[in-house]
Amino acid sequence: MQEKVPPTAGDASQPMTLPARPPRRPAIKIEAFLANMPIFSEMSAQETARIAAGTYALRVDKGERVFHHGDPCTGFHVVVYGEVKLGFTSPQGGEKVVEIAGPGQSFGEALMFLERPYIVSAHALADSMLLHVSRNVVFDELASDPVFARKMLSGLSLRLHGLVRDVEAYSLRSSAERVIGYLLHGEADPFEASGPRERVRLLSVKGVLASRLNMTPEHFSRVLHDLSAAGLIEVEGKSVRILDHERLRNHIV
Amino acid sequence: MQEKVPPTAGDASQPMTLPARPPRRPAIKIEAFLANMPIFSEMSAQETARIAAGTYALRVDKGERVFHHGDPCTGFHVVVYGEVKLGFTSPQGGEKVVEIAGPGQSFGEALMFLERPYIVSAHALADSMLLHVSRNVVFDELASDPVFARKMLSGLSLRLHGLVRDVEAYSLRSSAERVIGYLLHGEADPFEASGPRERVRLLSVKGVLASRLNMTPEHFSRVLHDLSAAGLIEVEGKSVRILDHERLRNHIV
DNA sequence: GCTCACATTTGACCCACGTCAAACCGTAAG
DNA sequence: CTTACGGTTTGACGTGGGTCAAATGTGAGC
Repeated sequence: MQEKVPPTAGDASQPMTLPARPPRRPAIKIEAFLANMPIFSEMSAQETARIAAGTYALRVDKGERVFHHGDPCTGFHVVVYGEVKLGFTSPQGGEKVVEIAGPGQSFGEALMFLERPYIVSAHALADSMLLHVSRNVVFDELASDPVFARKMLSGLSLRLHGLVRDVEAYSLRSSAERVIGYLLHGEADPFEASGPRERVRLLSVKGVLASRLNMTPEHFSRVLHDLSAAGLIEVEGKSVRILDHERLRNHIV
Repeated sequence: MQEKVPPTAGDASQPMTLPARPPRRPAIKIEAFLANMPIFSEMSAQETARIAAGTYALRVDKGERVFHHGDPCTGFHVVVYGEVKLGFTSPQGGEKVVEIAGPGQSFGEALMFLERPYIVSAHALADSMLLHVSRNVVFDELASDPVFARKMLSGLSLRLHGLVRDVEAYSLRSSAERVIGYLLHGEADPFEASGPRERVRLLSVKGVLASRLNMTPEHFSRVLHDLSAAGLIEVEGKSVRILDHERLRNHIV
């Protein structure tokens, strides 16, 4: 069941497994979490408070829908914990995952600025807690805080950039190359050189990841198999160990 | 040759074929053109003037490069007349056109907000005139004009939206469906229901359009052929007449 | 532990599209 | 008018990756 958590409940900082606890002032928690997001950092306490006032927490169980293709957009979402996938479903039953958002990531900002309904649907991949920041409060803040506006612009630009990179990958690279790219850089932006990763933990179900990479689960499985056979990686369940970065990077076919 | 047009030259309103003419005050022209763009409309004359001061005109011949993958981004571009394609080139020689920008359209805004070089290249598809609005002047304006910020956000959101729709089309639809979608809606946003179009004039070269639709020129040609054979359209060179909207829309295969 | 419901893998097969190459334009320069 | 040269079409053929189906994990709940 999807349930709006009233301002007196919810714990943003510690995932699951919490015994009952004396309730605390909750707005604080929301504010604290918001204040940690890059986009809201550097705001005065007053400003954060205003944002928090237009924000509510939202719990969704695994598999549950956050919003649906066609729903009106009343604000954007932030993942506190858990994981959410954004994707299309074709009438013929196919699905295409456009993005997978983990803790700290937000989604749905763009639609706030367009007067139109969602074109993708959002589903929780795990029991999750989200924040919903309403458009009104964002718009108000935008009108008075140019720094916030700039951050919002940067955020959208980054998303746009990522999408363009996806398009490039979809049209110019083979599926094996896309998998390799994912193993080497993950969701991360390859522009920010994070050091070579020894092991990669595949988020969520492989089928979802496959769809994100624009291929079928079957084919994804085979590609992983081939890379293993070539001695480039080692797959143990959801964990992949990268054996030879250099050769992996240059692996064509 | 690419040539920056000094403030005393350039004519924005009339394509090519111009005999020499008594020079006129040119800043006016830039301002006038800018003021007609949705994003700069509603600005005071003073504001437009400030923007225009940071803007220069740019002529590019057909086939010439506007900017290249890896170049730093110093502002965004607007097409006055002509046509520009944005695309990737793979090391193996493949090309993928991401967008085709015609008169009144702008491109490269997103990169202004990211501190990084272009990931796509831009080439003129026809002799064109562009305006280049420098980041500085945009950033200055952003800092003082919330309405402008909102418009910028809307603009980016729209672009993002379009890109997401492209991703959907690339992964969930067959190439024939993509062609049909293009014939029915063109570059236009299907959300804004523009009435049914009787004839479509294919912009520029078919090969470029094919790449934009993520297919080879050969395949594109065949799809067009098939649609003709099915009595849904009629192709005469670059002009396509749509014979049966209803059947075209529902044409599967 | 066992079971049931899913993920994941594997195998056999297929097809939408790409590739390569030749023919066929259209048009601009000579 | 002729040539030359790009774009476009057509044909023959190859293949990456999808589809379908069956076998095999695997983990949450009992």
